[in-house]
Amino acid sequence: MHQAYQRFFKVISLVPQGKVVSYGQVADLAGLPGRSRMVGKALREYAHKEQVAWHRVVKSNGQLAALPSAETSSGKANIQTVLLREDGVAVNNQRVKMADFQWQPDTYTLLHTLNF
DNA sequence: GGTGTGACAACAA
DNA sequence: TTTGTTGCCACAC
Repeated sequence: MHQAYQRFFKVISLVPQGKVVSYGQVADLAGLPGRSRMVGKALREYAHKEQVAWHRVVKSNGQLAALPSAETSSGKANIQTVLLREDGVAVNNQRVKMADFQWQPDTYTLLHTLNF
């Protein structure tokens, strides 16, 4: 798998339950600013093979991403909604309030856990 | 090497 | 707030 993907997953693994991150934020923390679309690709391809909390990754505006075949009770967005609510994150029509739930990594984590 | 396509983001209107 | 545009970059074709 691509080197960058490993980093993405490591970053995502640090997101605590009850918080979310945006694609761009993951890319930034992984040392690849501006590469948000690559994060989406990484999840699309490996989220089901890795132990990643993919549901904690949303768009920068708080909207749930993965909306293909959405609206339907089997859409990924709905699955994500359920998983997020289990985490204790409020989801109102496909969107979470970033001001309240966006993860703000602490400096210690950045310096000692994300040793890239 | 050109072109189109993304589980995106920033910005303008 | 929603919609368009443009920037991004890896990956097919």
